[in-house]
Amino acid sequence: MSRPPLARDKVLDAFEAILIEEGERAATMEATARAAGVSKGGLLYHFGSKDALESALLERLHALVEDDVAAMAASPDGPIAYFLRTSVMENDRIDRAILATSRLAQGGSARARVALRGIRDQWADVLRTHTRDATALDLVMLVSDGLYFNNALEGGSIPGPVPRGAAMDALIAMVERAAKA
Amino acid sequence: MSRPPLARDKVLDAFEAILIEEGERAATMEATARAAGVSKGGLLYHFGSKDALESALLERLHALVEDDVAAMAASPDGPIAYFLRTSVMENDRIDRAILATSRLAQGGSARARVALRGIRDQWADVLRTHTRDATALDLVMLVSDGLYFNNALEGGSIPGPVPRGAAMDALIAMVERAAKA
DNA sequence: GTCTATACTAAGATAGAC
DNA sequence: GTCTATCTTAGTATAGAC
Repeated sequence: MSRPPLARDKVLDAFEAILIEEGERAATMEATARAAGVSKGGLLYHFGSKDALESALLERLHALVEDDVAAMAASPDGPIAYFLRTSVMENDRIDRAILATSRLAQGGSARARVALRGIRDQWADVLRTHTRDATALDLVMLVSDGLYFNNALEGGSIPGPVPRGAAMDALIAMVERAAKA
Repeated sequence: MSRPPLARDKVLDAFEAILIEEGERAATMEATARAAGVSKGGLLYHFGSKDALESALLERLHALVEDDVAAMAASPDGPIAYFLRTSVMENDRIDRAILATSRLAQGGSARARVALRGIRDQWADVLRTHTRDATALDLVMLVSDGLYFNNALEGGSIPGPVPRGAAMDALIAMVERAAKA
């Protein structure tokens, strides 16, 4: 792996940002190029098609998830707490990648949908041994999905009805009481 | 209220179906007209703009939600069980309307986003007196959001990782144990 | 490696025939 | 009330200059 070309990443960041803040419809090649400060032609040098742009976003997501799954498995306060706590959008890199991908999925991209499903399965695999039974695993996964869903509805940084701070701590405690192995 | 014009409803059903099955991107005026068996011009007689089409969908949703909220409040096995059970997509009219609206929301429609947020608030208002505390209400709402999120990721009828049948009964029991007032 | 210019396609919308 | 024809705008993509 050589050091990554900067312009490429800048374009990818811009694409991600537009997906998150303005939706899939607005994330056109032209808008992405403008936001990244390059021309349409310049963008197309780095990514030969819109499909290639999406593929690059998914690749970046997979790399981030790999790290996250490892961190979750090694978390000191347990995978359930780690998992739920990181399910509220903190606007860090993995959250943004997931949010952007779910915009693509909702926009109709089958590949994005499959990617999200696969990531969910990876998380579930880690949590399985830490939850009481299949029902408890369902509970934890669905609460996490719910947190992501609410984040996805909001623009990305607008505060929604998602519990934060002490409310989030209380929720985690309630879920752990019900689900922990 | 006079009897509803049939062609109008047929167009609205087609729009909804395309949103659900193919995503927001695919739900164009032309595709909607084709699916409804009318011409582009014919569609535009009923709905003067794409905006008008979306408005009609939201209006229909609001009417369906009004009925649903009443049914939830009057449900014999309690609002929590009713709420969670009806959060799994059964492909009935309200589920389809919500799913289509969430496609629009993810596509960038601020109006659709506000509508979904408002509906969520209506449900929460009914559930508030039936849940132990604010944390318990969060739990119930998030599990429901999670169920909808999974339904939204799938095409609408493709079975996802959402619990069904006995697994769903077990989940409802677990949530009620943790959250019921 | 990045830009301009442009071709091609499809979208939303209007006008007016039937 | 529904259709055909057409205008305008915007999206993806190509060719080729710099």
